[in-house]
Amino acid sequence: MRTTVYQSHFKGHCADRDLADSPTSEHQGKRELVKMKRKGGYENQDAVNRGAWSAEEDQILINYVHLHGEGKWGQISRRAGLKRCGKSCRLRWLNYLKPDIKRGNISSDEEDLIIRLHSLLGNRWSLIAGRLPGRTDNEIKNYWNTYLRKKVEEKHKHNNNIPIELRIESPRCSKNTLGIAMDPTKSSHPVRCTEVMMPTRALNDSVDNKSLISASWNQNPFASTALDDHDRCAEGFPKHFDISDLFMTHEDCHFNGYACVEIPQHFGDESNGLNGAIGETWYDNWKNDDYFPLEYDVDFSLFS
DNA sequence: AAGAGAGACAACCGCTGTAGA
DNA sequence: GTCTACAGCGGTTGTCTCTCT
Repeated sequence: MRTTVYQSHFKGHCADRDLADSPTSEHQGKRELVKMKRKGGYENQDAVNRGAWSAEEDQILINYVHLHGEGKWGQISRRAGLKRCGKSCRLRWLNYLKPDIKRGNISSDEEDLIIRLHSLLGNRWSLIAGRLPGRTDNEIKNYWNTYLRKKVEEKHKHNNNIPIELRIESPRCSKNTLGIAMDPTKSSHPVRCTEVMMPTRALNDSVDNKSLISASWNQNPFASTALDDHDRCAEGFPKHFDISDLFMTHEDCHFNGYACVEIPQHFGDESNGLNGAIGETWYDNWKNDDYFPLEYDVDFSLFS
């Protein structure tokens, strides 16, 4: 992995488009307030350096953190004479200067872990980074966007896997959108996941996936577990099972985050028998996977 | 050799959450 | 309850480097 410091000069954007045309003094005041807030307290943004950091700036920041510790980033310009906004300082320290940051290529083990965590957590890069010591969320995000995503998509295309659908609830969804299937990997917002729905092979064909799932929920929103729901599966309905079965070690825990797992297509083959495959082979293997031992897996308190 | 396009990644932006006044 | 400052997050952008034609 390269560690070149590029000489970049960012143009910046009109961050206050919504207020830019406001004619009143009230709006003017509000606009200035918003500007101040977004500038991180700088009264004159012209005095703030932007773009790539110089070695000298890095050293000032390092010295400052050694002296005063992390935090209070907004005070750095005043206390250390560094012409950078607080946000920029924080980012530079966390993503580049912090001593425990691991440099070098991401190993295949790390890559594997990122893929697994992403399928579990979605684009929650800070959580993913938290499980990879020395790696930053920015680094993982970049790595995913430039390399891993394509790799995973290519793999999925090749394997023709069937994604499990999720029954989700999100505090940011209005009530009438609750329960509508969505792809959690495309959202950055936390969702509460209460059930996993496993489409059968039939859903891959001409059937409208979402309407079938909605219908299924309406008819039987609290369906029994996958293991005793064989008939409905055979009819082409999604399978239900409580996601807590997958992650929980005790009843008090409630999974409240992302989950997006995939089942190889052959597990959905009617002749193979979805129930048996899930119950006896894949599910057990996945549950006992070294990467997700139950006692080490998701810190559920992070989601609540 | 030169230009175009893709890849890589540092750094930005806007937004949200939270603590304290 | 409201306001303010700040930290943190994920999405996006801009520029440099590499590779291909």
